[in-house]
Amino acid sequence: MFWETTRSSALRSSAPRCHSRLVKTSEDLPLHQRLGAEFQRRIESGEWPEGRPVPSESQLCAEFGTSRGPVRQALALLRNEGSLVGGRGKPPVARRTAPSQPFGTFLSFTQWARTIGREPGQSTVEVARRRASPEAAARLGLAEGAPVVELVRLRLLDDVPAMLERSTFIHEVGRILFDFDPDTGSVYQELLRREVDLHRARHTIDAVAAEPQDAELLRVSVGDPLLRVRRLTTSSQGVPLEDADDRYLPAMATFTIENTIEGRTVIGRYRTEED
Amino acid sequence: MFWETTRSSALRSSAPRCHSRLVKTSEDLPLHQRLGAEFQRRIESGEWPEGRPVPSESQLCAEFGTSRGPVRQALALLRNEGSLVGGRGKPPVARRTAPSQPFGTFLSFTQWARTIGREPGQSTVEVARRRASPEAAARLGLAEGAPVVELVRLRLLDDVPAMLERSTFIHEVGRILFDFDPDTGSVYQELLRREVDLHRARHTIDAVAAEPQDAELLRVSVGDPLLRVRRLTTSSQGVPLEDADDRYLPAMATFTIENTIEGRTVIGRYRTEED
DNA sequence: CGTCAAGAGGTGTCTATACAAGTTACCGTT
DNA sequence: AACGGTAACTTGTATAGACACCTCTTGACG
Repeated sequence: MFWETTRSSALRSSAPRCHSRLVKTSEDLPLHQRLGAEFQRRIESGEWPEGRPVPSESQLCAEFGTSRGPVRQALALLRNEGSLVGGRGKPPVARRTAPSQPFGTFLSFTQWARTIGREPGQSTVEVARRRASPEAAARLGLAEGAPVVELVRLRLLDDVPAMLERSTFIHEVGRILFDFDPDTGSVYQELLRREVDLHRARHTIDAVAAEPQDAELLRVSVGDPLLRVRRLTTSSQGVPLEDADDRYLPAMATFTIENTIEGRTVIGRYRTEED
Repeated sequence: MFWETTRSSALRSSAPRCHSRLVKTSEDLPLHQRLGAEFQRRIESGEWPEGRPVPSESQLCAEFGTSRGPVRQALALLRNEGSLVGGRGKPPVARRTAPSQPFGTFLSFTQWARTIGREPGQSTVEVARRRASPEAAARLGLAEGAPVVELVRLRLLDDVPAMLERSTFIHEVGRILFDFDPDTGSVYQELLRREVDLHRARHTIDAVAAEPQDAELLRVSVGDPLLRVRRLTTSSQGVPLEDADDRYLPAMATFTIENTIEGRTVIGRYRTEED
């Protein structure tokens, strides 16, 4: 393990770090991050059982041969993630928690499907360059009639219709789609590969009745309830890039929000369990 | 302001804190928390303009007469909330961000209604002590047939039906409701007042078709889409306390999830805007 | 006029120390 | 046996100093 490299206290600060630009291995991560990763591993592996107090800070300092600073920084990391609770006087207690789904998993249907162990699929209904509707223009911050690219896809989970996606991209982003077959894979990954600055997404969730096109493609009746997620994706500078309207079959996907009184929030999108 | 109390460097650690048990004023908060609050105030008030670098750590140390530790701890707090971005070499930059809705606002219909400037109301359909159904027992971790308290309330926003709430409490918590008129105010606040350890809530969101009782009370047609939020509230020890099924009129409320590539997540519940 | 090098100043990281405040266990007294 | 106080240990908080690495400016040199 990484800390077993012999490090005498005298060498620690004077050790040459000059080569750190050449090789960027995990050995070069700051100490507190390595400690944090190790602690997390111990919690996940059950080496530090859930509900039991973890070793005291001074024990950890002794074990890894560091001062309290890095150890406390590492513990603070876990505490932030909710993996560690308690304090002041008594040693904190480990708790395994469901990690919040990362940005990509939450944004990309393809990535999401894979994380829940399903095979994603899609059939493109249309890709079109047209002028922005007043509503889309307003949400994207464009002038009415500005060129946009609209993409309508039926998304499948294990070849069963699960969601109907209607995306409107600003032209600068959307034109990438004309060089790309949206049936083959993840639009999201392709945009990232082309270095589109997807940075923030705002999801607004409500319920709507299936309209004729929804009903036909999702194979339900007109008026059946659908779970709608409207998504506005913006760049790190706050420029809107995509405005989407995703309609899920409620039997196929649910969204979860978990929050605690301390302010920790975990979000997820899951396949609806049959119950 | 708090730091203008004259504190000579020599006095700082030897200053008597013995009275801190008697009076628990904001003056007694740890230094880094006071600093964090002050920094946040400066960002919100525009004293530290958005997008502009904030003063350097050494300047802040000089201003408040502290060492770097508390200053860095305070900045880390803001960084965690996303109010501060950047670093390493150049001073970090302030950014105003929408705060995530606190736990109480997200859990309590009454608190939520007030934060959006509406008047909450409710009419209780029934409060009953009965035996747990198999589904509720499973979710609450009880034996089938264990006693529970069921509460069904129609929730109003400005006297208009907005949501139908069906809650199942474990008996230990639910019996409090028999001493309380659920028409008068917030059950949630009452439970907190009685020191019930409401700590975590897991919300699962999907869409359902209105059933006959839903339709009658919410004044819609059978089969109309409703936004359903199933909520499992647990104590800090993980003991399930409440299992609820809330059905919103989609025209009255939406949920939002905002997340960024860095992992910051902000959740909210909002009144549906008429558009 | 462009380019590169040096330097100044910034944050990130780590060490060492000290004390305050909460928790727990133990032990003596009642 | 029940109670209460103390002592040891724990985490929380704060200080001080050191160095690595990054960024930006400045100035000398070609």
